[in-house]
Amino acid sequence: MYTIGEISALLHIPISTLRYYDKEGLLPLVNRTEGNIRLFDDTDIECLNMIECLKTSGLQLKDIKQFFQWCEIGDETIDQRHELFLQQKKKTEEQIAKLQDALNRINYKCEYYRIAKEKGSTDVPGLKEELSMKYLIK
Amino acid sequence: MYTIGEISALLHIPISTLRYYDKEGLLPLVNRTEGNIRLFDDTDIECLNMIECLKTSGLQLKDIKQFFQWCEIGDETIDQRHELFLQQKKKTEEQIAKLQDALNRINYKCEYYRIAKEKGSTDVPGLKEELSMKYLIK
DNA sequence: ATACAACCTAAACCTAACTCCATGTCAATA
DNA sequence: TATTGACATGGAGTTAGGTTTAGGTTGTAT
Repeated sequence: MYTIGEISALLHIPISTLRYYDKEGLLPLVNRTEGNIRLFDDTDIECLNMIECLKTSGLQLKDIKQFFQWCEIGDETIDQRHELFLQQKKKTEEQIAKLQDALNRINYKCEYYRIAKEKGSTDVPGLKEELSMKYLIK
Repeated sequence: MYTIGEISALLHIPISTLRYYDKEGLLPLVNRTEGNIRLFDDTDIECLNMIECLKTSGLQLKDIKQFFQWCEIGDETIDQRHELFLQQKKKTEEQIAKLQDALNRINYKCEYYRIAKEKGSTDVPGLKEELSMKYLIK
């Protein structure tokens, strides 16, 4: 069992964020001591890991909450949950592809500026033509 | 030459966003007609593509603006621009790795719910158990 | 017993990136 | 000439996801 401060240090999530998640209903099963202090256990940690995963994949907090509610309802929501993850799979793959595209452009820019640095100028024949922004972005 | 509406349709960027970018100084070289109507050309389109790329890689608009200002200053800012792209390269690679991690978990869940659907049940006692990775990874 | 650090809540505040609104101008068509 | 639709502006409003503040409570080390 962990206090909120221990969880914060362990998962590198600000205390204020943990309390915010709780308030928003994303941690519906966090226990409390008799003195009203939150006590997190290992399943709460897994819950937070899942929040992190779904947040990374682009899901909003309200939709993560919805997913947790489906879990609580039980087997009659299996279809919705399956559909949700299929959707997130697609969205995440698209997001990775988009980032890979951006990375390719950025890698080109790294090389461009490496050469520009050597020459002391961006005015390098051959590269300039290839540049997206001929006049402004050198 | 294109009007703001044509650019909006072409690049799938809302008109309000284009005007917002202009107001924020991200499109410093957009020409106007005598009647004050914006006229975009091909270099403005490239400029917007670069904004999209850098936004995807996680750069904020104010830093994109900074980059454009460095471009306008000239060769004395080559180092800053080089450093910026090296940094974005690192950030983007990290972001891709993080998304790939999330995708792996999501793929597990897809499989988990595919099987649950077949059986008609998730076969786990409660929410916390369902969320826990120990039930996810056999 | 008394510090004092860590916990609690409600509510105000914050930031980025838009988005909408009211009001007015421009340009092509009937 | 009059209508109409796309354009313009400044400024207010929105949304998501927190963060901070004020004021109070709990738990532990001396």
